[in-house]
Amino acid sequence: MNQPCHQHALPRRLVQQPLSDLTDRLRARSRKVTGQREAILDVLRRHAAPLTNREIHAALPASGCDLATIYRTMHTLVSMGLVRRCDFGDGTARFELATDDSHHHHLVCHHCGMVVEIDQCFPSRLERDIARRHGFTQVSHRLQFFGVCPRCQPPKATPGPTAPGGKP
Amino acid sequence: MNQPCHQHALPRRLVQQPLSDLTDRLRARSRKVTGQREAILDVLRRHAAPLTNREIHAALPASGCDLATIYRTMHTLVSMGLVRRCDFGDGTARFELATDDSHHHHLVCHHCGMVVEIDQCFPSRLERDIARRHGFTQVSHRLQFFGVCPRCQPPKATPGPTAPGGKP
DNA sequence: CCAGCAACTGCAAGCCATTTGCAACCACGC
DNA sequence: GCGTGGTTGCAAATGGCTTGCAGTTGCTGG
Repeated sequence: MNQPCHQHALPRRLVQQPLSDLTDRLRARSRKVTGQREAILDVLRRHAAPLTNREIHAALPASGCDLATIYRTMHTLVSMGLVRRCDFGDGTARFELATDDSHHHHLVCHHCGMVVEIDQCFPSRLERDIARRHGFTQVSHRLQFFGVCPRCQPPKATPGPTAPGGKP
Repeated sequence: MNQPCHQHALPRRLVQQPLSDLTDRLRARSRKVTGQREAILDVLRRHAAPLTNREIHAALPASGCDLATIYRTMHTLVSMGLVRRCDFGDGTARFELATDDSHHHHLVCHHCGMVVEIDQCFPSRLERDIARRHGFTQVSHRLQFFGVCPRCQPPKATPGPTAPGGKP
């Protein structure tokens, strides 16, 4: 991933849950609704693609809040289920608002980092199958796709920009 | 993942390619076959589950080699296709010998870190479908499963040991 | 068998994401 | 309004990984 160009390709499911809904969920768990948290949630609400903590920090209005606070806040929000953590394998966590219905995965451009939401999912029948076969419980999965997006594809021939390997 | 108990649950596909086969592949690409590299490859040959660089370092015979060398070597081996890199989402890369036929994923115990190889795979038809629909090329995927292994499951009731969330 | 060089290695310093200790703060229930 | 426990900013620390540099060593060509 080189230049983080357009971060979202799709208009995508609107995450326009009012800020107040989000903060209410904080209060309901006896967590305080601070200006910093509101600002962070608001940034997440306005972005389609998952953001890194650093990106959130940069997107915060002037004198936003300390990076350490963002890290701590994301932990809190993830553990409360308000936010979902994504891992694109580049050693930096990304976060997006977790709406109720929003089980999905991501397709990430190796070259520019553009992210597309993918609704297709690993068949849950197979997942149950795997759990049973190995005696595991509480089985979940993580799935992500990588490729080269249309605007990063070479005009004609020549091998792709980066693209390390074939199928994982 | 707490205590890295038994690292492998399955005997699994035998990775018993003789060391010489591996080193030959190095030489064939004008990379040098050093004692350090042989030792590293040998460690990988003897382990079923993916190892972190630190684990490889620890598994090396006395006066093995510098950690930095292991990092550099793993890069080389991965780029040569001799080794495959795995990501269990804990911020530490793991590596396993890449045999020719070995497309597979992993099922990891949240609690003890035990790893089971999974042959089931995301249907490639769906993958092609996704690529076409979004105009991406060179699409690949990464898939991993998490759960609680049999020996980490509580005797009867009581919620599981760790286990953050349900389906991703 | 030897020379020569590029590939390697060890060491130490450095980078970057993330975490943490601590004292000052402040949201919120009473 | 007050008290208190959850929060925050700051700075230092941690941990995985990378890198510059100088010394070493496979391996090839002679």
